[in-house]
Amino acid sequence: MLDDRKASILRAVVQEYIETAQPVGSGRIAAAPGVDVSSATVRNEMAVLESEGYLAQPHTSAGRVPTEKGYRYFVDTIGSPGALRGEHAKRVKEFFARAHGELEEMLESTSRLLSGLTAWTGVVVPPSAADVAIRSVQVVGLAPTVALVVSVLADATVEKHSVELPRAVGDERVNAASAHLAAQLQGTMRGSVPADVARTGDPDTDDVVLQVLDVLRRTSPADVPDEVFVGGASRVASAFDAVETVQQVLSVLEEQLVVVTLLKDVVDRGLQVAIGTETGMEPLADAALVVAPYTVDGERAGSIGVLGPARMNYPEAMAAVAAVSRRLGHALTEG
Amino acid sequence: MLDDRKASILRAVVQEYIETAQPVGSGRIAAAPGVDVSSATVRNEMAVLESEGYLAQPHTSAGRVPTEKGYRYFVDTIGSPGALRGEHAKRVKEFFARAHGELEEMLESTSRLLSGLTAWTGVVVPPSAADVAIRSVQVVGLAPTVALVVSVLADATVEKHSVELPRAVGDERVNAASAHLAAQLQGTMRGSVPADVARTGDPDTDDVVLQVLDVLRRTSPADVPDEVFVGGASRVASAFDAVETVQQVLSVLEEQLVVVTLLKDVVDRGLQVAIGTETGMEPLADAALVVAPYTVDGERAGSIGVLGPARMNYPEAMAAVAAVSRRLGHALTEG
DNA sequence: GGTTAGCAGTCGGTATCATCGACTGCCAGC
DNA sequence: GCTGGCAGTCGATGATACCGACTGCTAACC
Repeated sequence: MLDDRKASILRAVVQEYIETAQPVGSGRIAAAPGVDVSSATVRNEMAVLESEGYLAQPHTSAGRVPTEKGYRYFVDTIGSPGALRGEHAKRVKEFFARAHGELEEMLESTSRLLSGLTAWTGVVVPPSAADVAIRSVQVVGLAPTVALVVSVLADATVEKHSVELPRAVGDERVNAASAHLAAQLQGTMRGSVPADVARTGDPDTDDVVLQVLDVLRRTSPADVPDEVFVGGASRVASAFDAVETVQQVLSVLEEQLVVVTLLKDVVDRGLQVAIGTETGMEPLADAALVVAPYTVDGERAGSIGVLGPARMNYPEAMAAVAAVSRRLGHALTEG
Repeated sequence: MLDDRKASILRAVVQEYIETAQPVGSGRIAAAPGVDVSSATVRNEMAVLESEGYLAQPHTSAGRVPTEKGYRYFVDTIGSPGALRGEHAKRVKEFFARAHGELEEMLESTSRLLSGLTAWTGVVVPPSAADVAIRSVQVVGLAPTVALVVSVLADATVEKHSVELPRAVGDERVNAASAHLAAQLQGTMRGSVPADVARTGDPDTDDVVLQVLDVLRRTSPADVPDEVFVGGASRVASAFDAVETVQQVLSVLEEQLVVVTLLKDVVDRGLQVAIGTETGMEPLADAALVVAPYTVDGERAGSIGVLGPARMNYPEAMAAVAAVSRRLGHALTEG
């Protein structure tokens, strides 16, 4: 563990570096509030902090820069989560007061809100539909051997899947299957669609029914939704100096599935913040991710996050993510 | 008009610059195939081309760079659309041979295909649903005063809108309204939903019916869909040198509506290519857009495009966009 | 013993300067 | 009208020196 003085020096270095993005020297730290020793003492302490891996020196005659371990210590010793700044709190409040309409739209703008609050990129993973009740199922014929099964779930989401029919069965059979399925599946949990239901008696109709059940079961455990809303991706351009880093981070953001599993992994590990290699993704070595799950009706539904450079303002980002996740949960619970 | 020699010199400059991204000098052009004069003559011609605005000089002792006008001339004088390179043609062919499943998924991967073919960013605007027949309408109650109207259109797309009900009318009324609407609207064009239909006789049910019709009419002329698929946005990072340009272009791509209207505008002006300020968007001053509409069942449905730097390989990009738009139209017509 | 002032030393950043090389424009000769 | 050749321009590159912001270390101080 670090003694008080080392800790406050380390904290001062991190804060200063986050602000200026420049290596910080002992003089600057000695002048910082909360550090009441001379620059010489600071130098001695910084040398120790470096040897212990909290700080690094780009070159001999430069100031110090926090390492991943340094950021980690900083984040771990942020006492209270910290409240959102007044102006930001107001924006969040107003956003959710005004929030309405389609789920997707709302999540999309939530990702923009996160981006706006932090100056980095906002990410929103939609509620997982793992155990939501089915409100309605409908099968619509589109072509002789193609139909579309549309299911409405209790959380107001709509799923659709196309189904290849074994042969041209005719509209009336499709409609019969649709009505039958609607009756049989209403109220069923999406994650527990049965492999078989009561037969209608007509073999052709039953064929359609079975085909649809098969599709629903195969696509069922949507515990990892493949969709994710990314807001403010353009901020990545100003987050990193190296063009290749920008490109790599953008590439990561383009892979929906990767982003979803990334957030899920981090949340599952119980982290609020993943710094650099902690993300487990090589292209994010210079980045950091602040995440929070949100709950709907008391259950973990999805997660949100902010992706920025490792030198991001953690207290602010964590406050923003916490506030938005709480409010988002509420908004979705009511609706 | 430019005489033959000036034209071939200009073309050589553009081609060379596209390849190297470096100002090109007279010596290089004199060595180019198709130009059989000395560098001195080339110099004289280039001076004229510059005074006429086709070329520009970054500084006195540098080579020439094409201006917007220069690129425009180059594009306008590309004779044949040019066939896709063998390897690329194969990729396109295989992609559409394998294409299947949901429309959205397919359009999404089409945008990636475009990006892969050109090394820049691919954009796909989905088919406009302006005059597509309604295959099915269903109203599902979600909460006492909230329902979701889900309509399946003939092009396999699904629309959903939430509806505020005037008061809690009960599930049976909602279901009655749903059945009634399904019967009344099936086969109607999405763009011509009537303001009123035959009444059911039950006032509460009729209220729901009218409310739904209202929502469908208000959201109806979806001739400008607000969704667009962007593939390979990370390529923007390597397309421009200036970080601010990268950021600005990414910002444009984040605004779905802006991108849709941009493509639409360009196509409506009858252009295949919009260079720099021709796009009408200030942040795209250094960019160029290659577009093509695609047709489904013989009618203009949507458009696709490639967004890259002004110094992009136009013949290749135009060939790619043309091939993909044709194939995409076919794929959507069959399905 | 811990702290501090002071000092020597390191090293990147910036400015200066000369050189180099890739251009151009122009002119005289073919 | 084309071309070879030449003088001139100017950015890019590299050497050099200098400055300034650091550091680590040591000796003195409390």
